[in-house]
Amino acid sequence: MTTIKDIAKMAGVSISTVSYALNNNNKVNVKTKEKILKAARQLNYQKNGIASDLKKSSTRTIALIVTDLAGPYYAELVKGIQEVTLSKGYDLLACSSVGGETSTAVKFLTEKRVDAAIVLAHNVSEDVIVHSARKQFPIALLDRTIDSEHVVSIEVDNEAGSHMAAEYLIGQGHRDIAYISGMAISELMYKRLNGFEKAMQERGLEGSKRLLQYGLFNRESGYSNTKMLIAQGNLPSAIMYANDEMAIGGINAFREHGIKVPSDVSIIGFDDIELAQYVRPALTTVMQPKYERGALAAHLIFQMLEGQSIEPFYNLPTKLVLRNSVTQKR
Amino acid sequence: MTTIKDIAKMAGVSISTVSYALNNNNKVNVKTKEKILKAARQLNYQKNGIASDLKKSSTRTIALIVTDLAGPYYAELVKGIQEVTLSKGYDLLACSSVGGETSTAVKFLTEKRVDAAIVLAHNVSEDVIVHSARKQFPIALLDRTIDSEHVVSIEVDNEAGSHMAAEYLIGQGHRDIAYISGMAISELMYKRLNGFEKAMQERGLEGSKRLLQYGLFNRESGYSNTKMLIAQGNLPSAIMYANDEMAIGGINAFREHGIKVPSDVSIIGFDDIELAQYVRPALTTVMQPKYERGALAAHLIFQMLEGQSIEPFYNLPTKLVLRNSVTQKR
DNA sequence: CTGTTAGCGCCTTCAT
DNA sequence: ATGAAGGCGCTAACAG
Repeated sequence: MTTIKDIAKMAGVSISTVSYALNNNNKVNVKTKEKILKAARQLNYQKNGIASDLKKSSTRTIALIVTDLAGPYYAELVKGIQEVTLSKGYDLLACSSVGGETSTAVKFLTEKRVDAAIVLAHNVSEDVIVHSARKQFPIALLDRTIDSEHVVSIEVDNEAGSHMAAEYLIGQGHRDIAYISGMAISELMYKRLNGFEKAMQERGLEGSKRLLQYGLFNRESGYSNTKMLIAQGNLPSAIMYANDEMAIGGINAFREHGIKVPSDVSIIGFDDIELAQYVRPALTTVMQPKYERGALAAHLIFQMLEGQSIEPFYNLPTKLVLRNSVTQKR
Repeated sequence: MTTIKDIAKMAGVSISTVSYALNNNNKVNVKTKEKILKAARQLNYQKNGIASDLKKSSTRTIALIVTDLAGPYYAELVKGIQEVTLSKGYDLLACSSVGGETSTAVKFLTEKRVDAAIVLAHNVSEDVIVHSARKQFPIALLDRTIDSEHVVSIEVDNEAGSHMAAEYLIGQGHRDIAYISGMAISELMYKRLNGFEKAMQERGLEGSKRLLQYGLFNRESGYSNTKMLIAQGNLPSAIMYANDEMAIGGINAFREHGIKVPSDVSIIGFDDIELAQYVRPALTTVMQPKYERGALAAHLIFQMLEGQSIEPFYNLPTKLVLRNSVTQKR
């Protein structure tokens, strides 16, 4: 790890000047500062937040303590992570990336406050990840794939899952199928769309597919996209949603309009979140192995920490979960 | 804050010996060690984990980075906390207390790794909390009440909420009412039970009440408790559950037995978790102001951090949310 | 078995 | 505007 000492040496100034420059103290001469910042960049300097905290006797962080990090949402996933982390005698901390580049998450990635990270937050830039990962700081990615040293990606086969779902719909006699998604900012959502498109193409159904892609991947967005579809009249016979949350929003929209799922429209989701089995009709969806994914991520982190070389890329299979939101097209 | 230096002085040994003793190095003479541990206890010593991490260049902790800490479960609550924390320029970290006294949570409470804590984990002992709270380390409690310096409790009026629910059931004509709960380990659950009992008493219905209290407060336990009730034959006309999770478990149990809710039994929950509106029948329940509670907790933390003196005890009101799991008793 | 000592990396007062 | 130097609190050789 490079420290301010290294920077000082490289820039030919004293440690304290470096500290001042890095902390935006305006006492420092502009030219000197530039020189220092350049050196810092070249050496890929990352502040040691622990040392800084120690010196300042303050962390400026609040702990939220809960019985179990594994609340329903990421529930299974976090459970997998938590169990192996605990068994290795490590602590597990959750922090969020709201706030973007100034978020707690980025701080933790870049300031050596932890020994490794598992990332499931698409709003953390690839740049930060690539620059943070080191031998002593491996990173496991659960929301994208990056080919870089000391980074593993544990993906789910989104494309195949989506393809399978589309195949299923087609097999049930559906031809006019809509795909409702948010704006495909994330790789994973892009792959889901791809799987769908491929399946349609293979069956020569390209012309009959319809796409709706606006906004986010949440329930609200699923709801409003579906409303738009309804407003256009001429409903498709089936709809694939980019994820369960959106599909549930869609179900709500249909209910409001007195449109029956699945007798009027069939619906299929993706993820198999907990709610999926509780909504009415229970949601047919593509399940991903959540617990296994979490546990695998944690295991890989430890293998990397121990210096073992590992496969940098994993792709876990999905499974179709048949419930009541899809019916055969007569 | 007391440091190993203070202990060394008090015990009349060198700091390294203190360090050895505290870290269970068996090199240290038993008598010396005892002396040191006693001094540590007297001075209420708490290790500075940051210093230790700095020295060891290792934190033994993994960060789990998520887009937003506010997943559904604590969703609203965490959202409230997150927003005010962020606006103050502080970081927010979630850690769990699985592992009891050796958990990450306790470590964070006792090792000055953070500047304050918000606790929502009944398995963290009162002792730890009382000993950790200081002027420079205030603690907000969301799951219990402790009367101690630098500790605030932000409660919800569980007793009144429960009382209101029972009143409502009675008002709907129910007389034979069962209360299903886990083992009342936590204060809050005890209060809920109390509210129910009081309402029954006031209406002279004490004799007709039935209690079932085993196990935990989760869905599984609600399910099995309900099964037991069913097995006994002679169903009550209404059931109050200690929380929504248990009530949902109950609904599942009834469905399996072909018992109709609410026409055969009325059911009421507590909390108004997200799922409550999605289960069928939608769950009538007692809502607590989650977001407000979170935001208030965070605000109070900052006021304490700024040295303001505050009311040490808050009690937020609940509200009955009428849905479809309760019907009038003919 | 216990003490002395040299840092971990950074910040900050004081002097220049 | 820059540098020297003294810690923050703890650990871990090393020496005794």
